[in-house]
Amino acid sequence: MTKKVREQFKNQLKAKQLKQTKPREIITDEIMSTKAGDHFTADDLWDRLRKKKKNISKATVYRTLNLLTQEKMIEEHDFGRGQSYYERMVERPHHDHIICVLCGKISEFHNEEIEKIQTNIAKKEKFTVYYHSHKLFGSCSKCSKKGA
Amino acid sequence: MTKKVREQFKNQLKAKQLKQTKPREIITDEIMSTKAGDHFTADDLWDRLRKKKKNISKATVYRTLNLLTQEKMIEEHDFGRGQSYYERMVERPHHDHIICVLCGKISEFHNEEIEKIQTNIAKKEKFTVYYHSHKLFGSCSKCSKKGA
DNA sequence: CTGTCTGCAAATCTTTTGCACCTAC
DNA sequence: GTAGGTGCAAAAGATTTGCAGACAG
Repeated sequence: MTKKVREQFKNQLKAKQLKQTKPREIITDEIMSTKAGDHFTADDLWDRLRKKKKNISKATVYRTLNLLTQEKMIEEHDFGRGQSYYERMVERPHHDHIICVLCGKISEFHNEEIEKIQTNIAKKEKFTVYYHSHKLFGSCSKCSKKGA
Repeated sequence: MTKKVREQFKNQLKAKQLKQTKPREIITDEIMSTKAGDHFTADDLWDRLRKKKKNISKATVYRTLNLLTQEKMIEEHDFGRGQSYYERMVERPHHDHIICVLCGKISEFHNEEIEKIQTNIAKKEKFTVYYHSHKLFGSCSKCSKKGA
């Protein structure tokens, strides 16, 4: 996969006259090798790279994350924890999130019916949806048991 | 309304052995007098109070907003603008938001069908939903016209 | 009285930015 | 060669916190 992704990214950069650099390549590779559904912060990523002796400044990590978000290769999520979480979107279908506020566990859901209704709501208002965010916050089954 | 709300708040404080103070009363009154659907930041509120010669420190404004959020008298929203927006929830039914990322206009929607599906999704996972957030980001009809 | 609040200023924390140097194209 | 990228350290901006004095119950 990585090879294909790298090619894709390279083309996207070229199309916008942006440069393909070592840091960008390293960061992209690292992110694309995360497993599906992995949510990480800028700091997580920076730390992972540091541990692999890839010393890239935090500023560049942030700049590249913003770039990748624009390119829609990753998505930025706010799980209400005061910092952004990112998730690889290449080869991943869109989905929404269920967040346990007790243990932090995140699961996903996707429902065509909801999406359809959503589209109709927007249409009625002549509103063009660029993206949406749908999150359920609460307690997962494990934590509910513990608390009971 | 304000009188009833003040009474309610007073009781909620009493139940938790918290004190009913001047600043809390002033802030609560100010918020409860906002019109339905008004979204304001901590800074907005602080500024409004300052203009009315009610000098309350920003720290207290933040502390009281957190308190009121806990008491479910207001709701905190993240519209992706780097700061929290608050909204009076007393005498307001639950609703979700549509946010124009161009002009900042916020409208509301509520759909029973979506809520029902949501509940079923959570039930299937044995997840207890405390609260949810459902937002559509995009361009409102006015802005879409301008851009076209 | 005494446990809470408040105001103030300082601290915190994440993210962004200015700038000098570097490098891809 | 030059526009764009990087690293560093500083700045920014929202929110929280420590502490001393004030106050509600």
